[in-house]
Order: sequence, then C-alpha cells, then structure tokens
Amino acid sequence: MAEIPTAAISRLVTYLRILEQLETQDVSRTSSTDLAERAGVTAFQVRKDLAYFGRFGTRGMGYTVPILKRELVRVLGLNQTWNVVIVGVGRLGQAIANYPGASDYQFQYVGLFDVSPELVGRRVRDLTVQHISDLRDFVRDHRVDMGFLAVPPDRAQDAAQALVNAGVRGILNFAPVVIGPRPPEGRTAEGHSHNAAHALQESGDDWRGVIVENVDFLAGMKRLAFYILNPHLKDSPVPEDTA
Amino acid sequence: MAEIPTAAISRLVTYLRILEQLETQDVSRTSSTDLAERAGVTAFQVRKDLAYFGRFGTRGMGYTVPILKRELVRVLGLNQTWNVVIVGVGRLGQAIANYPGASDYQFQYVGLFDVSPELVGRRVRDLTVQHISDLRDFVRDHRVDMGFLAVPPDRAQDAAQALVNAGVRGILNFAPVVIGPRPPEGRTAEGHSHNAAHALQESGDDWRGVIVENVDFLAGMKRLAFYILNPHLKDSPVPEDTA
DNA sequence: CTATGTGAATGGGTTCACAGCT
DNA sequence: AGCTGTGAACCCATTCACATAG
Repeated sequence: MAEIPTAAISRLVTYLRILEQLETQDVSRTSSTDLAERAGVTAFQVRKDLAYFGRFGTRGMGYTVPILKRELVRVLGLNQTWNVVIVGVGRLGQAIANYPGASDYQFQYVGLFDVSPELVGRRVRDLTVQHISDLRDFVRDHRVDMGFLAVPPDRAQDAAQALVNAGVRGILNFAPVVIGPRPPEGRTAEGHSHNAAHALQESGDDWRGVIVENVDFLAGMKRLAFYILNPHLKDSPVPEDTA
Repeated sequence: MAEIPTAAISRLVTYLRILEQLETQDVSRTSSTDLAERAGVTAFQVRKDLAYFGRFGTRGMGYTVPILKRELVRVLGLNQTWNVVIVGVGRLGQAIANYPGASDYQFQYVGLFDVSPELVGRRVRDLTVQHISDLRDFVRDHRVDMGFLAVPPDRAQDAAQALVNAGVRGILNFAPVVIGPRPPEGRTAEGHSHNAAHALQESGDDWRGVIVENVDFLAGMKRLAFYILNPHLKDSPVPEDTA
C-alpha cells in the first residue's frame, strides 16, 4: 500500500529539524550531501526522499534553506492547526503537556482528560483536567484532530477505543501495549476451554482510517539492551560515506 | 549488515509483552496465530521472527507461554542487570525516572545528572542529582551500561558526547535531534571554548560500538499529522488476516 | 564543473507454500 | 489432522549511475 516508504517520512522530519537549525544559524543554502551528513544517512537517500514529493533544489546549486523548509512543512502538514487532547494526565501526561516544541507548528493542547478524582478539576498548563466521560462531546465540539494516550498499560486499549469512538483521526500512543481494533480482551483466566465469548459489538467504533503512532520508551530501552549485546546486528550511527 | 531485521527486534519486544500479559491471566499456551492477532502482525511474521533465534514451539501444539517468555527474555538480554544513568533531570527526565516498568528486568537507575544548579543536589526517586562533570568517574566506578538522554535539544550532542567519553555502551536519546560522531557543530564563528578535556584518548571518545536508540515524541507527533492527511500511505493497524 | 533528479539494479525483509513433527 | 519451522518467491526500500540543468 505504501508507495512512499514510511521510513522516508521519519527522515523528512529529521531534515526539517536540521533546516530549522540551519535557519537559526543564518545558513541560507545547503545540499543533499550536507543534509545527509547531519541526518546520518546517505546523500542518495536525501535526494530520493525529497524526490517523492517534488523538485525543491537547483541543479548545480543545492537547496535554499527557507524554501526547502517551507516545502517540507507543507508536505508534512505542519502549516495548519492541529487540536490535540491528552488522555492520561499522570506524570508522563504532564511531562508531555509541558514539553516545549509541540506548540511550534500549531499543535495546540485543547483538552486534558483522566479518570482519577485526584486529577479531574486540577489545572495543568492553563487547562482544567476533565473526566474522560466528557471526551466524546468535547471532541465533537472542539474539532479535535488527535489524541495523545498516556494512561497506564491496562487502561490503554479502553482509552484508545474511547478516543476512536469520540472521532479523533489519530492517536499518539505512549503506553507500552499494542492498541487497535481488537475485541476488548475478553480472555479472562478461565481455564483454556474455548469460551468463544465474542460478545459486544460496540456502536460506532470504527478504527478504519484511524492512524496510530507509537512512542514507546520501554521498548526502546529493551531494544537498546539487545543491540548492546549484539552490536553487529545494528547499522551503526557511524556514517562515513554520504556519497 | 543486519542479518536479522531491526524491525524484528521491535516485534520481539511486543511478543514478550503479550506473553507477560498472558502469564498474568494464567494462559499457559498460545500459537503464532494468537500472538499475531494480539501483536497486529501476521502469523508468518511471528514464526519467522522467532525462527531467527531458535525453535521455541512444538509442532502441532503451539508455544508454551512460560517457555517462550523465558527464551525471549534471554534473547533480548533482559535476564541480566542493566545499570542506567539519566542525563537531564527536568520534567521529562523525572517522568522517565518515575515511570513504572523499567525496574522490571533489572533496569536500575544508579545515577542522575544535570547541569542546573537548581537540580544538582536535589533528591529524585531516592537518588541525588549530580553535576554532569562527575559523570565520567561515576560511570567508571559503577559499571554503567547505558545512558538515557533527556536534555534540551541544544545540549543533546554535547551530553551524548559526554556519555560516550565516559564509556557507556548505549544511549537512549529522548532529545529531538540526531546525535552521533559528528563534530560538535562548531560552524558558527565561535572561538573554541577550550573544553580542555582533551582526555579524548584514554577510555573511549569513540562512537564505534556505541548503540543509539531514539525515542522521539515530537517526531511521532509530526508523523501522525502527515499520516492523518495521507492515510493511504500508512499500512493501517487493521489486521484482518493473521493467516 | 557543479549538484539535483530519476530510472534501473541491488539487496533486505516480508509473504508464501509446504515440509516436518506431534 | 494441526501448527511450527524454513527455503524460495516476491516485493518494497535503498543504492547506484547517469542524464539533466545551472
């Protein structure tokens, strides 16, 4: 289905960041070689990635920083406002809410939700935490585009389903579990006989078209452990070609 | 270089998590089809991923949960102690330090480091924050395996270099920048601020062999924006085969 | 002579079909 | 029969060489 590699999108984000940095340093021009070196990939890769979306450079010259930056912003959809709710306002949720950089590019936190009575009603970063039962109406009334999911793992599937039911178009999942259209885990410790309890067909719970991206700190930690023990399996961050 | 796909390692972490969950539910047996459904991949994929590391199942029967779990723990290197330092103890660093789940599998936070006078000396999660200038000695004396990097983006490269110089074998980078063996960005007219620490030769100023994994929340947010606008480019989380 | 843009080749990862145990 | 394990086919992403434009 993917005519553009998903890895290319990740790299585009990196290129954009490098362009921002160059801009603050008043560097006005760059090249695929330069970008490649800074991004830790090859120059071929940079040119191919950019070519998926258009022709942004000048042959023999390279790229003009502000122009390429503007084009990448457009390609990535960062020239519009994104309304975001955070579900789960514990330590992690609050760290996310307060992390600088999200407000660049018009990502706006418009609502915070939790179930804990200790949190509901509290004020975090100029927003009042609401109970998750108010999520549905809120999403409808405020044109929420995406939800950031920062609840404990055992709550993640249900909270994700609530976001989908409410109508968000994307979920950034920080919980260390797979969320998705699976049936709500009806497999309690009940012997191993096939209790085919495929009950409950929810109402408008349609995951079709909902995008899920995962940001999984614990998984990263475990991958790191593995690659420390098996360094030869990792394409090292040592570039050395940028041909 | 990679005879085992890096994506396979990520999936192994997911399988392990599912097995843990099954174990808490007293489910003793599973199958590639079952794991596939829960992990959101195909059963082919599960079997192939496991086959990279051995033969863990019984033909005609499936997998025994505790056995497969034990084997994955071993494969991923989670049956040993990992000593971790956190560099950067702001909101994000503290959220990481307090996030539950890291202490499973013997990931132990043994040191916290920062440069801020407001933080150094403070106590966070039964550890006293130390100044980053003490990092080198600390890593040597405490056999630190990995560093979690949670400093602001403009400090990330230098802090990463400090970790490498100190001799850690892996870095989990939370900062939204590419860190690596590049020269320290001295591209603006800036006299060398004689960081006289030219102790670059003894232990390891060398990035060779150092593993870097990135956990980048802002990048995930931007990828999510892109895929919401271009849903057809994303292999959706809707499984539907698990053949 | 420079550096981009792109069709073609290469290579790696996923999918498949079936061989092999139970 | 049922389900794992695996060589082979397939497909997609990266790499390359070179045509193209400045």
